[in-house]
Amino acid sequence: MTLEQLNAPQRQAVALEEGHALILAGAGSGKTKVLTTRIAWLISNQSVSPLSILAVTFTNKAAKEMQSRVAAMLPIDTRGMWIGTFHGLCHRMLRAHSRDAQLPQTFQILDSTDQLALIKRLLKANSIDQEKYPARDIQRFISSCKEQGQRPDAVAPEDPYSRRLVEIYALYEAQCQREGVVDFAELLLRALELLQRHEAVRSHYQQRFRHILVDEFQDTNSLQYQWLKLLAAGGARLFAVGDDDQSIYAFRGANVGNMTDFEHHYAAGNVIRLEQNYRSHGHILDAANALIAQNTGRLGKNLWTDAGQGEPVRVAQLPSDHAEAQWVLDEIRALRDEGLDHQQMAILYRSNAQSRVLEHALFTAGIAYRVYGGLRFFERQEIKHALAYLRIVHRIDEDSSFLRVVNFPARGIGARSIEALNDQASRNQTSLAQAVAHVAGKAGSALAQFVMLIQKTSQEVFVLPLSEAVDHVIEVSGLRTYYRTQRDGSERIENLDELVNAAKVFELEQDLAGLPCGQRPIASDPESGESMTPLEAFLSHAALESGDTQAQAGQDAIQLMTIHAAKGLEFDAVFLTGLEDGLFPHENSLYELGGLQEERRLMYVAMTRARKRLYLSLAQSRMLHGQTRYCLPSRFVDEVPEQHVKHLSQRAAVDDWLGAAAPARASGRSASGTQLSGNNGLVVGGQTFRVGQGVRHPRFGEGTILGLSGLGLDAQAQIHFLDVGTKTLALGVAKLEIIAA
DNA sequence: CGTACGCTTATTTTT
DNA sequence: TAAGCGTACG
Repeated sequence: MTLEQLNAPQRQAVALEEGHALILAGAGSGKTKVLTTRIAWLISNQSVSPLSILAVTFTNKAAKEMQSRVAAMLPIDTRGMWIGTFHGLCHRMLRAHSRDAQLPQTFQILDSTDQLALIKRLLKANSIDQEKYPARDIQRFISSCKEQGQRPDAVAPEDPYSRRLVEIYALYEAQCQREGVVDFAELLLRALELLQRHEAVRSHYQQRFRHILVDEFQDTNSLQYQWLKLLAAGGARLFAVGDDDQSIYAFRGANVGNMTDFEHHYAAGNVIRLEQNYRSHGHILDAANALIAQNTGRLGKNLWTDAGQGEPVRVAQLPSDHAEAQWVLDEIRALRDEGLDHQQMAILYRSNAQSRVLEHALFTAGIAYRVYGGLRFFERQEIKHALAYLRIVHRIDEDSSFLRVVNFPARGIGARSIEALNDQASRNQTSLAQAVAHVAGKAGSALAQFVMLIQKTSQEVFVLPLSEAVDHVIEVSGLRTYYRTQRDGSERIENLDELVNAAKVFELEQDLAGLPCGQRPIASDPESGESMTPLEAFLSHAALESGDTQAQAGQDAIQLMTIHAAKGLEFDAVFLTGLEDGLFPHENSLYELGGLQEERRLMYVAMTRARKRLYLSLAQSRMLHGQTRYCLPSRFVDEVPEQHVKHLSQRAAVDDWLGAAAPARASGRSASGTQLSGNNGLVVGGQTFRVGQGVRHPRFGEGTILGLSGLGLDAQAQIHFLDVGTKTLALGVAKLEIIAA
């Protein structure tokens, strides 16, 4: 194993001989290369057994990439190695020790949609007011409790409302346990508790894993961090790679504080900074550095490149969202003429809703594009139905799946029957399927027939190989017939066929060829005794790996995505659109603790995606929630130093806009010396309102104008009041007093 | 039992 | 604007 192709800090990180380490890996600094090379180096140069390495990531994509890059470097079979996502690895542990984890051997995984459905069902069954306790809020509450390691009995409710939440949480847990299902957060919490409570299991893994490598450490939540710490408590060495400046997932529980904590308690003296950037040209990098320097409490890092300054960052201001899209289109054509592939261009935006206008422009111009995000394969309705059948065929007591398909396709089992069944089940604390026998109804009832169909199918299917089993279930469930009769069903049929195909691929990948899908094989991991039937393995796979978003055709397509989705990717040219105050930074973020700084990190992530060209664009007016809104430039635009910027003048267009709409007068210059809109004043009744102004309302008190929209009689302002939150007021009606510029 | 209409609401998202 | 949800109707 030679480390010649690495730079000095990379080499130092890869070949670190002792202790824990924190690798601060800037954007484009070769983070994955360091991680994979270290694994290879440990095995080939330090004679570390592949079995004693644990490498953990957040996404399946990252795990796969790591797996294959390690495999390419080493002449050994890497498949037995523990490289995977937090959820995947915890799942693996729980399968191997299901008894100790107090889970049925047949437990299944709920994705967040399933979880939400279960909660709704629970609320209904317990006659809980869904207005007062919305299922979404309950879901968020339960997840965040679990992410902090808290079971219902550990939560100290402070008021009647949260006391009720905790009660619902407890009901939810009981229901999951009854059904033998675990949600995503539960996978992590159970795995942690398994290690905490079972000495033998704990010491087994503590002794087995000598090297624990963590990718994207800044995205870990406290539960994940606890799990890592416990695993490493037996002397394993933690190797954490991350970038605090790219922490953009606080809203889903990620805790950047884990990095500081890790630095203090584990990696003191072993902090290595990877600051050489191999991606972006100088202007782009310096611009990003200057922007992120405005944040406080950073671990500190300054990216540099020897690639030369390259092109300055282009900033353009357009009169409307449509004009912005049109401008992007023009620039795309120009770049294409310069020889760039469409594939190497990305249009980024803060929120998904912004893609519509851009898509429209691209579509009209006949330019191929691909939008990231949206429905994924395993989330499609027909796929979820098929999987639900497979799940109850495997284990009929799983109520969630039972309910999903008991009357789909319709077989005359209505709300009435279901209600009776629910009552019966909760009276006797049984599953719905078990309750069928007791519910008032004859043996030949539709419900009884359904249960018989499932039981019969179970027997038929368990002796078949996986893919044939999947095919058979799709057939006898009536799904295939149903979708054949539907107008829009042909695509769904194709997806169902694709599911059979996915099962076939799974068989090949997992060496399951010829194995009956219901037969528990010899443990695949003899050390831990893990063993799943092919069907169980496939169902888990489907729950943990939601699959790609459907790829639009066209190889050379422009890439459209949110900034979040762009993390980890890179493009020759990046268009960062919608740089308007209130949109980016998003107005909601301003009321969250540390919200603005997180938005700035998001901006940093976005800028550092670009290799050669970076464009920042903003619209002076934008259609938002069905209303035209007038916008000020994002403060982030001003945070990019002038020396790295080239302003693309759109004077004529701006004047047109002023002339045509004339809701306001141009005035003011921005800090950067550019003529920015600054003309956001909206004159109503002699008063000039501007975004950012302080106002007083006789009833709501003091507030700040967040946005202005409409003209004349339709003029409205979104105002955030200190006491009552954000309101939209008609400026012609509301008696507002301007108290500050 | 399925559809049609009206109401509400509106970041970011992986597992 | 437009999607998602719940109720009312055929």
